[in-house]
Amino acid sequence: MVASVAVTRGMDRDSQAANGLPLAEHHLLAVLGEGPDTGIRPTDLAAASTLTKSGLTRAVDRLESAGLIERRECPSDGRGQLIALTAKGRQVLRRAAPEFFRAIARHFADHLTEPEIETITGAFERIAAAGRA
Amino acid sequence: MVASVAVTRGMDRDSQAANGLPLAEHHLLAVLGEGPDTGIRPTDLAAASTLTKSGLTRAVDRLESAGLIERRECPSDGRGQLIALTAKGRQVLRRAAPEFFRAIARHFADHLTEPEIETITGAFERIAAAGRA
DNA sequence: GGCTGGTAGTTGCTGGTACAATTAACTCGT
DNA sequence: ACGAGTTAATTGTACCAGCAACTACCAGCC
Repeated sequence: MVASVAVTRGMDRDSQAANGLPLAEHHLLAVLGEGPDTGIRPTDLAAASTLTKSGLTRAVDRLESAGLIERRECPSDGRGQLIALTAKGRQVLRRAAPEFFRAIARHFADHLTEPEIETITGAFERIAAAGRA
Repeated sequence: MVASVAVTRGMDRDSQAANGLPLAEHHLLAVLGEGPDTGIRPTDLAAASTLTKSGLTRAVDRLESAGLIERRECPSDGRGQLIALTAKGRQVLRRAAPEFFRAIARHFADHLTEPEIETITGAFERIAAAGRA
Protein backbone atom coordinates (compact mmCIF):
# COMPACT_ATOMS: atom_id res chain seq x y z
CA MET A 1 0.00 0.00 0.00
CA VAL A 2 2.68 2.45 0.98
CA ALA A 3 4.71 1.66 -2.12
CA SER A 4 1.77 1.98 -4.49
CA VAL A 5 0.80 5.33 -3.03
CA ALA A 6 4.38 6.55 -3.30
CA VAL A 7 4.53 5.57 -6.96
CA THR A 8 1.13 7.01 -7.74
CA ARG A 9 1.85 10.32 -6.06
CA GLY A 10 5.22 10.67 -7.72
CA MET A 11 3.76 9.93 -11.12
CA ASP A 12 0.90 12.33 -10.51
CA ARG A 13 3.30 15.16 -9.71
CA ASP A 14 5.33 14.48 -12.80
CA SER A 15 2.27 14.20 -14.97
CA GLN A 16 0.94 17.53 -13.76
CA ALA A 17 4.31 19.16 -14.27
CA ALA A 18 4.64 17.75 -17.77
CA ASN A 19 1.25 18.53 -19.25
CA GLY A 20 -0.98 19.90 -16.49
CA LEU A 21 -3.01 16.72 -16.42
CA PRO A 22 -3.44 14.66 -13.27
CA LEU A 23 -2.26 11.10 -13.61
CA ALA A 24 -5.80 9.69 -13.66
CA GLU A 25 -6.70 11.86 -16.64
CA HIS A 26 -3.54 11.13 -18.51
CA HIS A 27 -4.27 7.48 -17.98
CA LEU A 28 -7.72 7.89 -19.50
CA LEU A 29 -6.16 9.40 -22.59
CA ALA A 30 -3.71 6.51 -22.74
CA VAL A 31 -6.48 3.94 -22.54
CA LEU A 32 -8.42 5.75 -25.24
CA GLY A 33 -5.31 5.90 -27.37
CA GLU A 34 -5.04 2.14 -27.34
CA GLY A 35 -8.69 1.48 -28.05
CA PRO A 36 -10.55 1.64 -31.36
CA ASP A 37 -10.87 5.03 -33.04
CA THR A 38 -14.63 4.83 -32.76
CA GLY A 39 -14.29 5.29 -29.02
CA ILE A 40 -14.96 3.44 -25.80
CA ARG A 41 -18.07 3.17 -23.68
CA PRO A 42 -17.88 5.05 -20.38
CA THR A 43 -18.59 1.93 -18.37
CA ASP A 44 -15.71 0.11 -20.02
CA LEU A 45 -13.47 3.09 -19.56
CA ALA A 46 -14.26 3.20 -15.86
CA ALA A 47 -13.42 -0.48 -15.54
CA ALA A 48 -10.09 0.06 -17.29
CA SER A 49 -9.24 3.05 -15.12
CA THR A 50 -8.98 3.79 -11.45
CA LEU A 51 -12.31 5.60 -11.32
CA THR A 52 -15.89 4.63 -10.59
CA LYS A 53 -18.67 5.54 -12.98
CA SER A 54 -19.42 8.80 -11.23
CA GLY A 55 -15.78 9.78 -11.00
CA LEU A 56 -15.46 9.02 -14.66
CA THR A 57 -18.32 11.33 -15.55
CA ARG A 58 -16.53 14.30 -13.96
CA ALA A 59 -13.16 13.40 -15.44
CA VAL A 60 -14.75 13.17 -18.88
CA ASP A 61 -16.38 16.55 -18.26
CA ARG A 62 -13.00 18.09 -17.54
CA LEU A 63 -11.24 16.50 -20.48
CA GLU A 64 -14.07 17.43 -22.78
CA SER A 65 -13.94 21.06 -21.64
CA ALA A 66 -10.23 20.97 -22.32
CA GLY A 67 -11.00 19.78 -25.83
CA LEU A 68 -9.01 16.57 -25.50
CA ILE A 69 -11.86 14.13 -25.90
CA GLU A 70 -15.40 14.17 -27.18
CA ARG A 71 -18.62 12.37 -26.39
CA ARG A 72 -20.31 10.77 -29.33
CA GLU A 73 -23.70 9.15 -29.52
CA CYS A 74 -23.66 5.42 -29.43
CA PRO A 75 -25.38 4.02 -32.50
CA SER A 76 -26.36 0.77 -30.86
CA ASP A 77 -27.64 2.11 -27.55
CA GLY A 78 -29.61 5.31 -27.10
CA ARG A 79 -28.64 5.66 -23.45
CA GLY A 80 -24.98 5.20 -24.05
CA GLN A 81 -22.19 7.10 -25.67
CA LEU A 82 -18.72 6.65 -27.01
CA ILE A 83 -15.76 8.56 -25.66
CA ALA A 84 -13.07 9.26 -28.22
CA LEU A 85 -9.89 11.30 -28.44
CA THR A 86 -9.95 14.51 -30.44
CA ALA A 87 -7.04 15.42 -32.69
CA LYS A 88 -5.80 17.70 -29.94
CA GLY A 89 -6.10 14.94 -27.38
CA ARG A 90 -4.14 12.61 -29.58
CA GLN A 91 -1.42 15.20 -29.96
CA VAL A 92 -1.21 15.90 -26.22
CA LEU A 93 -0.95 12.19 -25.58
CA ARG A 94 1.78 11.70 -28.14
CA ARG A 95 3.84 14.61 -26.85
CA ALA A 96 3.51 13.45 -23.25
CA ALA A 97 4.33 9.82 -23.88
CA PRO A 98 8.15 9.95 -23.65
CA GLU A 99 8.15 11.79 -20.36
CA PHE A 100 5.44 9.48 -19.12
CA PHE A 101 7.56 6.42 -19.76
CA ARG A 102 10.52 8.08 -18.11
CA ALA A 103 8.34 8.71 -15.07
CA ILE A 104 7.38 5.05 -14.92
CA ALA A 105 11.04 4.18 -15.00
CA ARG A 106 12.02 6.71 -12.37
CA HIS A 107 9.31 5.84 -9.89
CA PHE A 108 8.87 2.17 -10.52
CA ALA A 109 10.82 0.15 -13.02
CA ASP A 110 14.29 1.41 -12.15
CA HIS A 111 13.94 -0.05 -8.68
CA LEU A 112 13.25 -3.51 -10.02
CA THR A 113 15.00 -6.28 -11.88
CA GLU A 114 13.71 -7.59 -15.18
CA PRO A 115 12.34 -10.85 -13.71
CA GLU A 116 10.65 -8.93 -10.92
CA ILE A 117 8.87 -6.81 -13.48
CA GLU A 118 7.67 -9.91 -15.30
CA THR A 119 6.35 -11.44 -12.12
CA ILE A 120 4.64 -8.30 -10.94
CA THR A 121 3.06 -7.57 -14.30
CA GLY A 122 1.53 -11.02 -14.53
CA ALA A 123 0.36 -11.11 -10.96
CA PHE A 124 -1.20 -7.66 -11.03
CA GLU A 125 -2.95 -8.31 -14.30
CA ARG A 126 -4.65 -11.22 -12.57
CA ILE A 127 -5.62 -9.09 -9.60
CA ALA A 128 -7.00 -6.33 -11.79
CA ALA A 129 -9.06 -8.89 -13.68
CA ALA A 130 -10.39 -10.28 -10.42
CA GLY A 131 -11.33 -6.77 -9.32
CA ARG A 132 -13.40 -6.32 -12.44
CA ALA A 133 -15.38 -9.49 -11.78
CA MET B 1 -2.33 1.13 -10.90
CA VAL B 2 -5.66 -0.46 -11.67
CA ALA B 3 -4.81 -3.49 -9.56
CA SER B 4 -3.64 -1.49 -6.60
CA VAL B 5 -6.75 0.65 -6.63
CA ALA B 6 -8.92 -2.44 -6.84
CA VAL B 7 -7.20 -3.99 -3.85
CA THR B 8 -7.29 -0.78 -1.85
CA ARG B 9 -10.94 -0.14 -2.51
CA GLY B 10 -11.94 -3.69 -1.69
CA MET B 11 -9.98 -3.60 1.53
CA ASP B 12 -11.43 -0.24 2.44
CA ARG B 13 -14.96 -1.52 2.04
CA ASP B 14 -14.24 -4.54 4.17
CA SER B 15 -12.51 -2.50 6.81
CA GLN B 16 -15.43 -0.12 7.08
CA ALA B 17 -17.87 -2.99 7.26
CA ALA B 18 -15.84 -4.75 9.95
CA ASN B 19 -15.13 -1.92 12.37
CA GLY B 20 -16.37 1.32 10.84
CA LEU B 21 -12.81 2.48 10.20
CA PRO B 22 -11.52 3.41 6.77
CA LEU B 23 -8.55 1.40 5.65
CA ALA B 24 -6.12 4.28 6.10
CA GLU B 25 -7.11 4.67 9.74
CA HIS B 26 -7.01 0.99 10.45
CA HIS B 27 -3.57 0.95 8.97
CA LEU B 28 -2.48 3.72 11.32
CA LEU B 29 -3.64 1.66 14.28
CA ALA B 30 -1.73 -1.32 12.91
CA VAL B 31 1.47 0.69 12.55
CA LEU B 32 1.07 2.02 16.07
CA GLY B 33 0.44 -1.49 17.33
CA GLU B 34 3.79 -2.63 16.03
CA GLY B 35 5.74 0.34 17.34
CA PRO B 36 6.94 1.00 20.87
CA ASP B 37 4.32 1.53 23.57
CA THR B 38 5.61 5.02 24.15
CA GLY B 39 4.22 6.06 20.79
CA ILE B 40 5.38 7.26 17.41
CA ARG B 41 6.11 10.72 16.12
CA PRO B 42 3.56 12.08 13.64
CA THR B 43 6.17 12.61 10.97
CA ASP B 44 7.32 9.02 11.22
CA LEU B 45 3.75 7.83 11.22
CA ALA B 46 3.04 9.79 8.05
CA ALA B 47 6.08 8.24 6.38
CA ALA B 48 4.94 4.76 7.35
CA SER B 49 1.41 5.37 6.11
CA THR B 50 -0.23 6.50 2.93
CA LEU B 51 -0.84 10.01 4.18
CA THR B 52 1.01 13.29 4.09
CA LYS B 53 1.65 15.25 7.24
CA SER B 54 -1.48 17.33 6.84
CA GLY B 55 -3.62 14.31 6.09
CA LEU B 56 -2.19 12.64 9.11
CA THR B 57 -3.15 15.54 11.35
CA ARG B 58 -6.82 15.14 10.41
CA ALA B 59 -6.74 11.38 10.67
CA VAL B 60 -5.23 11.65 14.13
CA ASP B 61 -7.96 14.14 15.04
CA ARG B 62 -10.61 11.63 14.07
CA LEU B 63 -9.02 8.69 15.83
CA GLU B 64 -8.43 10.76 18.93
CA SER B 65 -12.08 11.87 19.00
CA ALA B 66 -13.02 8.23 18.71
CA GLY B 67 -10.86 7.51 21.72
CA LEU B 68 -8.63 5.02 19.93
CA ILE B 69 -5.36 6.93 20.19
CA GLU B 70 -3.97 9.78 22.25
CA ARG B 71 -1.48 12.56 21.70
CA ARG B 72 1.23 12.76 24.28
CA GLU B 73 3.85 15.40 24.73
CA CYS B 74 7.23 14.48 23.42
CA PRO B 75 9.81 14.71 26.20
CA SER B 76 12.72 15.30 23.86
CA ASP B 77 11.13 17.88 21.56
CA GLY B 78 8.74 20.57 22.65
CA ARG B 79 7.25 21.03 19.20
CA GLY B 80 6.57 17.37 18.68
CA GLN B 81 4.33 14.79 20.17
CA LEU B 82 3.95 11.07 20.44
CA ILE B 83 0.93 9.26 19.11
CA ALA B 84 0.02 6.14 21.04
CA LEU B 85 -2.82 3.63 21.13
CA THR B 86 -5.26 3.82 24.01
CA ALA B 87 -6.49 0.65 25.68
CA LYS B 88 -9.63 0.93 23.59
CA GLY B 89 -7.61 1.37 20.44
CA ARG B 90 -5.56 -1.68 21.25
CA GLN B 91 -8.72 -3.67 21.77
CA VAL B 92 -10.31 -2.51 18.51
CA LEU B 93 -7.14 -3.42 16.68
CA ARG B 94 -6.97 -6.87 18.23
CA ARG B 95 -10.59 -7.65 17.46
CA ALA B 96 -10.27 -6.46 13.87
CA ALA B 97 -7.04 -8.26 13.08
CA PRO B 98 -8.40 -11.66 11.99
CA GLU B 99 -10.86 -10.18 9.56
CA PHE B 100 -8.19 -7.81 8.34
CA PHE B 101 -5.89 -10.69 7.44
CA ARG B 102 -8.75 -12.49 5.75
CA ALA B 103 -9.36 -9.35 3.69
CA ILE B 104 -5.72 -9.28 2.62
CA ALA B 105 -6.05 -12.87 1.54
CA ARG B 106 -9.31 -12.33 -0.31
CA HIS B 107 -8.26 -9.26 -2.21
CA PHE B 108 -4.59 -9.90 -2.69
CA ALA B 109 -2.75 -12.97 -1.51
CA ASP B 110 -5.21 -15.58 -2.74
CA HIS B 111 -4.58 -14.47 -6.31
CA LEU B 112 -0.86 -15.07 -6.01
CA THR B 113 1.57 -17.92 -5.59
CA GLU B 114 3.98 -18.08 -2.70
CA PRO B 115 7.05 -17.11 -4.75
CA GLU B 116 5.15 -14.22 -6.30
CA ILE B 117 4.37 -12.91 -2.86
CA GLU B 118 8.04 -13.11 -1.90
CA THR B 119 9.11 -11.24 -4.98
CA ILE B 120 6.48 -8.57 -4.65
CA THR B 121 7.10 -8.02 -0.96
CA GLY B 122 10.82 -7.49 -1.48
CA ALA B 123 10.40 -5.29 -4.51
CA PHE B 124 7.75 -3.08 -2.98
CA GLU B 125 9.67 -2.67 0.22
CA ARG B 126 12.46 -1.25 -1.87
CA ILE B 127 10.11 1.10 -3.69
CA ALA B 128 8.53 2.30 -0.47
CA ALA B 129 11.98 3.00 0.94
CA ALA B 130 12.89 4.95 -2.19
CA GLY B 131 9.70 6.96 -1.86
CA ARG B 132 10.67 7.99 1.64
CA ALA B 133 14.05 9.26 0.50
C1' DG C 1 -48.43 -3.20 -27.36
C1' DG C 2 -47.64 -2.30 -22.82
C1' DC C 3 -45.54 -3.43 -18.44
C1' DT C 4 -41.78 -5.00 -15.48
C1' DG C 5 -37.05 -5.40 -14.44
C1' DG C 6 -32.58 -4.07 -15.45
C1' DT C 7 -28.72 -1.10 -17.34
C1' DA C 8 -26.15 3.56 -18.86
C1' DG C 9 -24.89 7.70 -17.42
C1' DT C 10 -25.48 12.00 -14.48
C1' DT C 11 -25.99 14.80 -10.29
C1' DG C 12 -26.50 16.33 -5.17
C1' DC C 13 -24.02 15.79 -1.47
C1' DT C 14 -20.47 14.57 1.84
C1' DG C 15 -15.98 13.57 3.26
C1' DG C 16 -11.22 12.95 2.74
C1' DT C 17 -6.65 14.65 0.88
C1' DA C 18 -3.06 17.58 -0.67
C1' DC C 19 -0.76 22.04 -1.12
C1' DA C 20 0.81 26.20 0.70
C1' DA C 21 1.16 29.30 4.33
C1' DT C 22 1.56 29.70 9.47
C1' DT C 23 3.20 29.19 14.29
C1' DA C 24 6.19 27.37 17.56
C1' DA C 25 10.34 25.27 18.95
C1' DC C 26 14.93 23.42 18.03
C1' DT C 27 20.11 23.87 16.42
C1' DC C 28 24.20 25.71 15.19
C1' DG C 29 27.60 29.35 14.59
C1' DT C 30 29.62 33.17 16.50
C1' DA D 1 23.78 33.93 24.87
C1' DC D 2 21.60 35.55 20.63
C1' DG D 3 20.01 35.45 15.94
C1' DA D 4 19.51 32.96 11.34
C1' DG D 5 18.00 29.08 9.37
C1' DT D 6 15.58 24.67 9.82
C1' DT D 7 12.03 21.38 11.32
C1' DA D 8 7.33 19.76 13.72
C1' DA D 9 2.77 20.09 13.45
C1' DT D 10 -1.53 22.60 12.26
C1' DT D 11 -4.88 25.18 9.47
C1' DG D 12 -7.23 27.62 5.40
C1' DT D 13 -8.53 26.51 1.05
C1' DA D 14 -9.70 24.08 -3.06
C1' DC D 15 -10.39 19.94 -5.35
C1' DC D 16 -11.38 15.27 -6.37
C1' DA D 17 -13.78 10.87 -5.42
C1' DG D 18 -17.44 7.92 -4.00
C1' DC D 19 -22.18 6.78 -2.65
C1' DA D 20 -26.86 6.92 -3.38
C1' DA D 21 -30.71 8.73 -5.71
C1' DC D 22 -32.39 9.95 -10.23
C1' DT D 23 -33.56 9.95 -15.32
C1' DA D 24 -33.59 7.91 -19.68
C1' DC D 25 -33.47 4.02 -22.28
C1' DC D 26 -33.39 -0.97 -23.43
C1' DA D 27 -35.13 -5.99 -23.31
C1' DG D 28 -38.10 -9.67 -22.56
C1' DC D 29 -42.58 -11.47 -21.37
C1' DC D 30 -47.38 -11.78 -21.23
